[in-house]
Amino acid sequence: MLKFISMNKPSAMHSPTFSPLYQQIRGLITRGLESGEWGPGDVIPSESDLAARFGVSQGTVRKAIDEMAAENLLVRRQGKGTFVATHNDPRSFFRFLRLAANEGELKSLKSIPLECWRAKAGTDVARTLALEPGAPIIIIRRLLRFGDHPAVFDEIYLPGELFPDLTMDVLKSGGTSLYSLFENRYGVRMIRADERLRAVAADRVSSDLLDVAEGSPLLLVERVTFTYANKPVEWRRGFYSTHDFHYHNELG
Amino acid sequence: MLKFISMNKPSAMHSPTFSPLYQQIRGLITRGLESGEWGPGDVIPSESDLAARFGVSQGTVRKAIDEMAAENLLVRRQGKGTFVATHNDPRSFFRFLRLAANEGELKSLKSIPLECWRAKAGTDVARTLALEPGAPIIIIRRLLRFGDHPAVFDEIYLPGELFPDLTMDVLKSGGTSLYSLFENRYGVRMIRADERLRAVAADRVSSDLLDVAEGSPLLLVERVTFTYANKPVEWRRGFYSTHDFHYHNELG
DNA sequence: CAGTGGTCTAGACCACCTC
DNA sequence: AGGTGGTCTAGACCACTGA
Repeated sequence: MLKFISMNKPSAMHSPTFSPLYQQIRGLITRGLESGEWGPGDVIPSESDLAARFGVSQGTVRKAIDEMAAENLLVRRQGKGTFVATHNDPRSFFRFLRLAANEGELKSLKSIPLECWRAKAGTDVARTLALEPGAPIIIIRRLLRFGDHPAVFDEIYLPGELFPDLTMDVLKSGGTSLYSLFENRYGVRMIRADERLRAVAADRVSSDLLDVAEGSPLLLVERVTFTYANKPVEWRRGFYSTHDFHYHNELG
Repeated sequence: MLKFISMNKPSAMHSPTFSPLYQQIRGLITRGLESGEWGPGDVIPSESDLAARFGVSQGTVRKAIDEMAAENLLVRRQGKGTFVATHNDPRSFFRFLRLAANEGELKSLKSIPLECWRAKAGTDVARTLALEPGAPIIIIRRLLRFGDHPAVFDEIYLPGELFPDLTMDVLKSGGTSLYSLFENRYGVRMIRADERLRAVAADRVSSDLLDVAEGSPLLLVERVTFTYANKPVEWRRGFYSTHDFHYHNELG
């Protein structure tokens, strides 16, 4: 228990593996999240418990948790405890869906699964998801509707091993949030994503589904989503109809 | 000097205007930034100086500065001091230009001003920039090129009062970063922006400038940029050619 | 060398939640 | 009443910078 503390003594300060104590604590907490010791929605031990367990002061644990809370890995609630972040919380829903209505509010979001089948990874998918070419994958097509308007047509690629029994029936019973489903049923929690946005002309399939003319401009959003340890676990191509909606982004 | 501290005593804890000490310190530092007491690139006083000045502990000042550094208002540099953030720093350049090459690196960015004239605000611009309709505004058109490829065609609306002598000549001598120019010459520092992204068909002007076919899909980025105190000071419509480039966004 | 931010500690008191 | 996170303090020592 005291091993890593000694690395913080002056004699070890110049070690190539040196990092501040609170970063090491952060690593230990992260390991608990990865291993499933504390699952999404769970309370983690109190600051003083963790301080005692790791043999550091409460302030050091606090700084570690502060960082993780700032990155949406943990959620602090005064008087109750610190919780593992979860996609079941509807408040954090639009963190991964930056869609807004041009006027008024978005309402009555509906996710409509269209297809779901298993296949073998081609070179592109394999590279993106860090799989072997030919590894089993799952392909999902689905439509997002807001009220009467179709908004997004998604094509989603998942590593087959992580989602054993995922089928159309599961998707249909899964509610509106895929990430919620992934988390609850397969223990795969999405924590970060990289998106690339382009404007493209609607092909036949997209234009039919989104109710626009073939060739009209669509916003193409390519997303790679990562779970703990920067492991890619989803590749997604979304065609956004931006006549009534837009992609909202804040630069700070 | 001790006035606001007394608000933190138990007797004042339930005051409707109560806020933590470090938030009040943050407000005081922010006021120094707004008033120009410390300009972009300047060092602000050390933590212990500020602690003495405001009559609080160094840790409280530290927490205030930590927050402001997390929001890119200040930049800490160990051993040197804490500095007011500036757009002159090339490292923070792509914070407001989320453009990346589909393959390889972006290189040799060039900003080419095309037009610059003064006009009176219509209702849309007036509403967006919180001006009276008819107030003086400046309209700029410019092209961004990366190497041999035209990348972005921007149309920019500014409140005329804040940029007294802004002309084509000034723009031509201003370097590649507009925000750098605004900061250095007019003391207007951009700190935050809201963007709305859509896909649109290229009109005649855009297609000519961006060297694409008329009607081909372009990424339209509408941006409202704010300075201190959430004051809007720029409205911008950018047409992005996304054949060789894409808009990059990280979701955390 | 002195001054700056960075880390770590120990302890006090507060606000919030639950029992 | 007892536990949680939230705020604030005081002090120690370290790492980095520049004169």
